[in-house]
Order: sequence, then C-alpha cells, then structure tokens
Amino acid sequence: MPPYETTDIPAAELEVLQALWDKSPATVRDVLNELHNLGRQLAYTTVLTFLTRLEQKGFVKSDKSGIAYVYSPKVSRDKVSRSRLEEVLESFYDGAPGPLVLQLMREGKFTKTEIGELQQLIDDLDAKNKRRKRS
Amino acid sequence: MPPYETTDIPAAELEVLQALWDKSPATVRDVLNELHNLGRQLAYTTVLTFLTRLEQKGFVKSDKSGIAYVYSPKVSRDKVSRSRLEEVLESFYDGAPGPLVLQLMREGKFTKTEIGELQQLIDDLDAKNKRRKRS
DNA sequence: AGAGTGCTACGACTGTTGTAGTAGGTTTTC
DNA sequence: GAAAACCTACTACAACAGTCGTAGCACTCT
Repeated sequence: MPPYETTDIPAAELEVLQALWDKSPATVRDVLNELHNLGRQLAYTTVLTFLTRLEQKGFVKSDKSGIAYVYSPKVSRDKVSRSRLEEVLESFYDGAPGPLVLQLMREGKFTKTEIGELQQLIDDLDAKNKRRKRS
Repeated sequence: MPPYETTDIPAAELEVLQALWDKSPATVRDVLNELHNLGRQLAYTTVLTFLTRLEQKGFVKSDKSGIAYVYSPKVSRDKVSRSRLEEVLESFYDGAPGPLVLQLMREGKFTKTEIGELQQLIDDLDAKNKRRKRS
C-alpha cells in the first residue's frame, strides 16, 4: 500500500460520506434520510451504490449486525479535509500556507474568540522564532 | 449567465491551465514544453484536447495570430483558487474560515515576514473590533 | 518539387461518476 | 399465511475525464 493514502473522493460520494460522518454508524436508510433532510434527493439504491463504492475504495466499512448492513467511516473527516486543503495549497499556493492565511485574514470574517486565539498563536510563533534565532 | 460562475475544472485540465497561467500567451507547444519541464508527460494532442475543452467551457481563449493558435486564460488563477478554497471551506469548515486558519497556524509553517504581516492584520482586526464595540 | 516538420480537426477508446431500475430474498404485519 | 415493506446484488447507461492516433493541410529546407 502507498505510504500516504490520497483521499480522492468524487463529489457525490463525498456527500454521502459527509452524511455518514454525521450519523455513523448508519444504515443505508439512515444515510438516505439524512441526505433528504439536507435537501438532497437521491434514490435508495443510489445511496447504496455510493456506499458500496466507498467501501470498495476503503473509505467506509460495514457490518451486518441485524437486518441491514450498518456502515461506518474508516477515514476521518479531518483526514479528508486535511488532504483536500493540502491539494488546494499545493495547486495554488505553492504549498505554503502563509499567503492563503493572509488572504483569508484580510477578509476578516472572524469571531472575537477566534481573534483571541489567533493572537495567542502568533505570540507562540513569535516566541519560537526568537528562541530559534538566539540558539 | 449565472451571477457566480463556479470554476469546476477537472484535475488534468487544471494542470494544463496552470501551465498556461505561467506561460500565457502560449501555443500548444509552449504549454506542452512547460508541462514537460514540470515532469508531466503528455502527448501533444492530449494537451490540444484539454485546451480545446477548456476553451469550450470558456476558461481560455485563443487567437490564430501566426502559424499556430495562441491561447490565453480567460479566468484568473485567483478566481479559481478562491473558488476551490471556498469549496473546501463549505464542505468541511461550515463556511467559516476561522477554524481552518487556526488549524493551519497551529502547524506553524510561516516565515518571519509572514508572522509580521499576520500580527499586523490581527491588530487591525482587533482595532476594528474595538471600534465596533465602542460605537 | 519532394521530404520533413509542425499544426489542427476529428474520432476513438477506456475508466469513472452520477443516477437508478429490477429481481429475488427476508421480515413484518394483518 | 398472504401481502406489504425492506434489504441487497446485479445490471445499466449516459455523461464526463484522461489519453492519444490518424489524416490532411501548410510551411520549410534543400
């Protein structure tokens, strides 16, 4: 197996996986209902197809516990989001998070709490920087 | 036309578009060479196909100036990167940039200059925040 | 003017994605 | 115990993505 699994999941399958992340463990019908709640209309069998494909690709697993199969994610939302972000970073920002962060910051859509945390993080970075310079 | 054009460009076409952003205006051969330089081996006709498809989709334009067609992007790298980022934001961060920025910051891969700029931006945000509060 | 070189148009082919129907088994419900 | 509801397996199929080959035209060099 490759050392770093890329998480290349097509859009429609990802929607299903997202629903599964929210409702896991879940049957096909659970996922279907969740999707319906979110305004996404799909046929039962379509959801089944996607879950099957996701399972083949190793992103979810299933157990036949009672009457129906129960699905759970095998990959975390974090992992996938991270990998998605990484792709954007690689493709457009040359892999460096700095410019991206700066761009987002300039738009300034942050809560007060977040600003506090940001400040804190900057202080830390700053401190680390100083330490490194001195050593 | 829709007010907000989504920039949904498949991976392989995007690679070509990236090369075009770097070398524009460029002929098919220019793009091909650039791709080869980047270690991406594609046939001449493949690149041609992608450029044609990109043109059909309205992402690039071409002028027959001399012997060969010369291609230029019609959509800016910024626009596309923005839209890509937005997708990730929507899918995984509920549309709020805060958590994403915080996550990236925690990994701390920033240059000293960037840290300075970040500090500056935070100060601004902070000031704005205070002003708003006072008013 | 013939040989090579380069360009575009068009077609083609395989795999993947998006979406769903049907068939046939199991479970629940009157 | 028959009918209704559910479940999965399998099949299907159009559109799109990724990749390129061939044919034919234009230009270039000798």
